[in-house]
Amino acid sequence: MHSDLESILKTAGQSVTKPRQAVFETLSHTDEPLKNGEIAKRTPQVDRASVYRTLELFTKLGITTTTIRGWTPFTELAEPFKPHHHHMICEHCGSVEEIASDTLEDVLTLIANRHQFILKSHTVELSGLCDSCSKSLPQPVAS
Amino acid sequence: MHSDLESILKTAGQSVTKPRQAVFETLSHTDEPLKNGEIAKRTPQVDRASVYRTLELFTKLGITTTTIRGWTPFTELAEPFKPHHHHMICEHCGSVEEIASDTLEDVLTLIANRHQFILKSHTVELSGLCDSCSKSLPQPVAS
DNA sequence: ACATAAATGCGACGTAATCGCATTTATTAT
DNA sequence: ATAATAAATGCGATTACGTCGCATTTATGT
Repeated sequence: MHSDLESILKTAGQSVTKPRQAVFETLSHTDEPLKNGEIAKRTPQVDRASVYRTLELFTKLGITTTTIRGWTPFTELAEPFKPHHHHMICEHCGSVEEIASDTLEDVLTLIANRHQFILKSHTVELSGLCDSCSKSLPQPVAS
Repeated sequence: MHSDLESILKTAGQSVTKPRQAVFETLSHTDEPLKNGEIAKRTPQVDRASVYRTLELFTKLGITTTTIRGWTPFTELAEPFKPHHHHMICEHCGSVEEIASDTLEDVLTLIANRHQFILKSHTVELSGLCDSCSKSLPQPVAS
């Protein structure tokens, strides 16, 4: 199996180029999803248009996944570079916790099967209050 | 319990204004998620900036939910105006199927609980091939 | 090393989204 | 009802986002 960028690109019949490696590097250097623009900023040696084209390719190849927060897309590495996971985002402090659950995955597979749907990918985002914020915040007043 | 826009806004200490009602009307008149810009176009009597501010408020109050497709955010009414659901999107024909599953909801609640996380909202998006597309498309060649 | 196809950088463009501020509107108390 | 005041809107300007066509550069396979 391929497990590095080069083999994935080659397997897909795509060229291994410096810009693509640079974007990949940028993504590797962080553990949080980044705004697309932020990825571009952190990869100044690569033109913005190329960053977008690369990100589009990466997503198509499953190298990255994109999720939304507010109205802004955030992109991060996907499997096999990061274990499969989803996000739990605190509305108050903005912290992002990664979650993984086989049960969850099973349920999603089941739902897809039930609809004759061939599941290629999926995203799950939970939003609420993290442990510490829920403790430090005053309770909502019941009237 | 409140079940209409007016009571939700009032309960939240927000003003009931014509622009907000207009945006809400626009959202009510469709059953598919719309691009934010499209919502603005369909609500020409309201300034674009106000549409965005309204959408931001609506999302904070849980009146609407926003999901991403490609890199573009789509917004639609949430509960109680639409029954709680998620999306299954065909990569090939772009069709959107709504899905709902108590089991799925239970699993998400469990995961949140396990992390002491107070779950306020969540999104789930499945991507792949719908039944008809998977039948009409040629099978990928195994090499 | 060379030919060729593919990807990049660049510049320009159209759209999306945000901001500050004067004006208008909704709300609350009188 | 009406007036006071706090909030939301519209407007114009501005910034950021994302896309496109095309000349140039780079990777690839022979």
